[in-house]
Amino acid sequence: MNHFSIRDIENLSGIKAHTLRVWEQRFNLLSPKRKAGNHRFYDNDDLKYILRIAYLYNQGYKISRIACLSEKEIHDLAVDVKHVRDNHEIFINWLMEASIDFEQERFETILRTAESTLGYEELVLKVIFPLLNKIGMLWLTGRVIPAHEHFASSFIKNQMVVAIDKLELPDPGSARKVLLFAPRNEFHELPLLFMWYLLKKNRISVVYLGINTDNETVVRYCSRQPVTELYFYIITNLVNCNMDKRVQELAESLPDKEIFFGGSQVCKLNVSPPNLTLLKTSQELLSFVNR
DNA sequence: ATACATTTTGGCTCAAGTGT
DNA sequence: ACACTTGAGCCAAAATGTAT
Repeated sequence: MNHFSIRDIENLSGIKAHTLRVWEQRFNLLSPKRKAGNHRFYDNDDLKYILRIAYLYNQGYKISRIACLSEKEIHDLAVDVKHVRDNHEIFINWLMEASIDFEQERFETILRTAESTLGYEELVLKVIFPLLNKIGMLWLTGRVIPAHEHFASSFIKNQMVVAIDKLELPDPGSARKVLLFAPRNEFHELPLLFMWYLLKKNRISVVYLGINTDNETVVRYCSRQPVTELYFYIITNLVNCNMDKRVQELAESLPDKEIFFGGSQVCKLNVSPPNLTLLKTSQELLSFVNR
């Protein structure tokens, strides 16, 4: 059993901590246990229960109505399949519940169902990335529950590698050859794999250097192989890693290459070398893939 | 539309917890 | 010991919903 603080619950459920306290006080919706210092803490079952409530709440159920329902009624309503069409929320919720309890088989089954309903790209963009956001791979705030993140992302990674493998080989006449990497201390691989997937789907040639790659490795590769562009991203908050300097140096050592930089940390960059393009939105990202 | 009730959010202070 | 962060609990204000 894990212990979650009210802040964790806020991040995972999207319900403000303040609101959670009010619900608890007014509707007896939850009864978290208390630590020595009277701080609330929640266990797995509490979290799942809150996720269901949050789901119903987001579906438009009034909190006062939800409060009148029994735990079982809430559960039955929340997993009711007739909500499913055209909404990804329920898949995210199901996957959350499965990963909270580390239920591998259920997790995989839900992924497959979601993929057959939505198709692969929708699955990644609308379900997997939001899911990872919630579980802890928080691109921005960086609040993590490592075991859950690892659990979810390793399955998804495998699935993504398989998906990439199934795609047709790149067009041999393709003018573009994109080098993909994530810099030193960036260990999140999924966005990089997904970029690989998108490029390969467009039959663009890709060189995949992977995560945690030094500038020197990148430069050395570029000096020997004909690469037309580079793409890298940072989503981890690399506070003490001198991101500006490293990006600047990379751009200066490869003045004749176009370099594209994505990920949530883009907005924190303070340098702007001429050959560097920032990809801040998913539209910009897609236009990079399709250019 | 207006008045009214419900629900959520923000501000504030104090206490507890955490890191140096 | 110190500063800093986080949560509790209270009240007020804002936002949202409902009935007339």
